[in-house]
Order: sequence, then C-alpha cells, then structure tokens
Amino acid sequence: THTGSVIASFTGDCAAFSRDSGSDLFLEGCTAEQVSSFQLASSGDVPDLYYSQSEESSNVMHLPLQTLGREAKRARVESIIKSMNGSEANPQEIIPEGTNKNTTLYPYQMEMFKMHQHQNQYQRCKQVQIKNEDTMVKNLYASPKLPQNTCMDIPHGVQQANHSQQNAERIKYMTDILKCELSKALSTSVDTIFKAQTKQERKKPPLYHQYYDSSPSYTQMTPVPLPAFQTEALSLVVRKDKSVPISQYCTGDQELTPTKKSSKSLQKRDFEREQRKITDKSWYVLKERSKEGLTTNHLKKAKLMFFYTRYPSSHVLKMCFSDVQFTRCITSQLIKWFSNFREFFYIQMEKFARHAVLQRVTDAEALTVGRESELFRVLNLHYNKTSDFQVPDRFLEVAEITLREFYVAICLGKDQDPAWKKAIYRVISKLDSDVPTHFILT
DNA sequence: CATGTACCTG
DNA sequence: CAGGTACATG
Repeated sequence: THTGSVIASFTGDCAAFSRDSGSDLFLEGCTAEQVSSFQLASSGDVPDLYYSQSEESSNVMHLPLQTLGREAKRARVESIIKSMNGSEANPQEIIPEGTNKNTTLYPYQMEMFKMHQHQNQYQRCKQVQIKNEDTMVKNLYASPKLPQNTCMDIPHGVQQANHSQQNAERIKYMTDILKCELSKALSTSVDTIFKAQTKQERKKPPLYHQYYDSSPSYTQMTPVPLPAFQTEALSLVVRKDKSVPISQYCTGDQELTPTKKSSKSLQKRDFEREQRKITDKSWYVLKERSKEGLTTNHLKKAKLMFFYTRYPSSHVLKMCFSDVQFTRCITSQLIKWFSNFREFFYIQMEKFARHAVLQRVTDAEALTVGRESELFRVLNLHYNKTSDFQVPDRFLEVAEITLREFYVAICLGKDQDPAWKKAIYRVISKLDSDVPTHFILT
C-alpha cells in the first residue's frame, strides 16, 4: 500500500466541518509507517506537490514535470487571453509617422494613435461639405476639434467618388472615439474601486483579534500597531504618471526584483510592467459588465474578494456579481472558485506549517506572515498576480492564524486524525470580514 | 432533492 | 480551475 490509497480511504469523511469529530476508526488498517510516510510526503519542499501524492512519485521526479506544467499553464492562460481579446491581446507592430521603426503599441495606445491619425486626416479636409449629416453623431460629438463638413484639399471630381469612403472612415472614426471614450470612462470607474479601497484602508484601523477562544497552545496574539498608511506601497500617493492610477505595488513585489540590475534595465522593466498594466486594464474594462457568463475579470475579482472572505455566502456572491445572470450553473461555478481558492490556501498553510515543524520552530508565536514572507509571496502570486491590489492587513492576520493553527495541530500530532483539518476550517470560517462596499455592484 | 463543502484528478 | 465523487444539511 502507498499513502495515496490510505488517504483515499479517508476522503469524504472530512467533508463538512460542522460534523462532529472523533473518527478514530478511520485509522484502522493504517500502520504507523504509513502515517509517517504520509507526513513525509506532505512536508516536501517542492511546491505544488499535493500531500496525497503517492510514494511512487518522488519529489525529485516531480521537478521537471512541474516546470513543464507551469509552462503549459502559462501558455494556456495566454492563449485564453488572446482568444478573448482577439488581435488586441498582443502589442501591435506599427510604424507611426515621425517615430522610430517597430514601435510597439498596446491596445490603449493604439486607440489613441488611431484617434490622432483620424483627427489629422479630418483637419486636413475640413473644408469639404459632407452630405447627409448625421445629426445624432454631430450632437454627441459637438467638440470643436471634431471634423468639420468641408474639405478644400480634395478636387471636385474625386470628392464624389470618395464620398462613401469618407463616410466609412467617419464611421470608423466615431467608433474609435466611442471605444476610446468608453475605455476611459470605464477605467475611471475601475480606478474608483481602487481609490475607494485605498481610502478604506486608510480609515480603518487594523482589526484586532477578539476571536481567539480555543487556541490550544499559544496565547492570544498581541495586536501590533501598524503604520497608519503604507505610502510606499500606494502608487496613488507616490506615482508620477497619472495615466496608470490603478497600480498599487505591494512590498512583496520587490522581492521578485533581482538585486543586481542596472537602473536602465530596471526602468525598462518598470515601463514594460506599466505597459502590461495598461493592457490588462483596458481588457479588464472592456470585458466587464458582460451578461453572458463569468469572465476572466470576474475570476480576478473573486480572487481579490478572497482576501476578505474565504466563505462567501450566496447572498454576498449575488451582490458582488450581480452583473451576471445567476443561474444554478453560475452560482455553483462561483462557489467552486472559492472552494478552489480555499484548497490552495490551506495546502500552502499546511506546507509551510510542516516546513516550520521540520525546521524545529520552537513555538507558534515565532511564525508570522508579513508582506515580505515567502508564504505571502506565494499567496499574493495566486490571488493577486499583477500585485495591483493592496492586500488588506486582515488577510495577513488570517493567514498567520491559519499557519499557526496548522503548526500547532501538527505539533500535537492531531494530523493523525483524518478529520483534523475540520477544526481548523471551523476556526478560519469565522474570520471572514465584510467585503468592502466597492466590490458590491448596484 | 437542492445546496454546500472537501477531496481527488487531469 | 473544472469535473467528478462522497457526504452533510435543511
């Protein structure tokens, strides 16, 4: 027998954590060797190796496969994004007049560029009368910079022939403007979300721990006063380029930056990152408010919500995703998402807790989860890949509590009980915060 | 029976 | 992350 089969016999009996504990019988037929080999398998240093992996699949054997898996995953995600955005997912290679060759423009810039192109074109033609004036469009775009109805540059003969072409171009121009305006308006609303969050972070004092009543081996955590406001992490405060108000760098992000890098390449890296964010944002914006089902942006939002609530109620889900038709399928998909989020969260917690045990960490108090910690980095990467969201302090507290719960349980040997996680889940499920109001759609 | 949760798998 | 399974709950 290998550990896989041992674990398999346990599954289903840890299901709902509201169920009473005391299922010693499930250890029947499980030898001490099996239990310990299970523990060894669980405590591997290799990321993503699930603890129920069978013995045959050693950690060493898994490394290359993992790498391949990540690459495949990455490729998959990229292709999905591409398919959602059409050609706009990739920066477009164009050569605008008066600029360097092979300048790479991203969708947002592309729109702007097209707009300028059209504006120039139409200002050159401002003397020619165009028949069948579209009064509605005229009213909508009664901006002084918009094309006038005359164009002296074009000879009379050509004028008639070019008429339909001009109209087509006008329509295209309007479409571009519309796109641009829509994009701007929506990005403003997205910015509002992040700004609102920032304000709330600023207003709210850190939450203190009033919930600890049944901690087995460590005392109530002392609330540590946090700095009033993490100005460094908030680009809203320090940012110079106002065109990218969404970005809020986390301190954890810095960890990813190699220490030895020329300032030039750093600048380039920052520039590229900003570009990526612009792309992300326009894509985020354009796909929002879709009524056809859950989009990638809904997933992104759900992940951010996880920072506040690990066990969202259906009601909360409905409030936050009211822009989609709530069929049974959609509901269960959302629930499934959060289930997957929790799974990842708890797996990480267990992994890091076991690691701490192996490192002979003396007591639970020594285990902390700061923004600079590896655990936070992993979590942030999963739920907030672009690091453009300021993770609430409360989430770090919850992570720390979870980590300590796992650590203590493992130290006390509770993990030999197949239902040992149930108690932890019960504790963590009580630590949900309210989702900030800006997540709720009206 | 419908819903929610955990676990496993691909 | 989604599909499937087992189980609990109302």
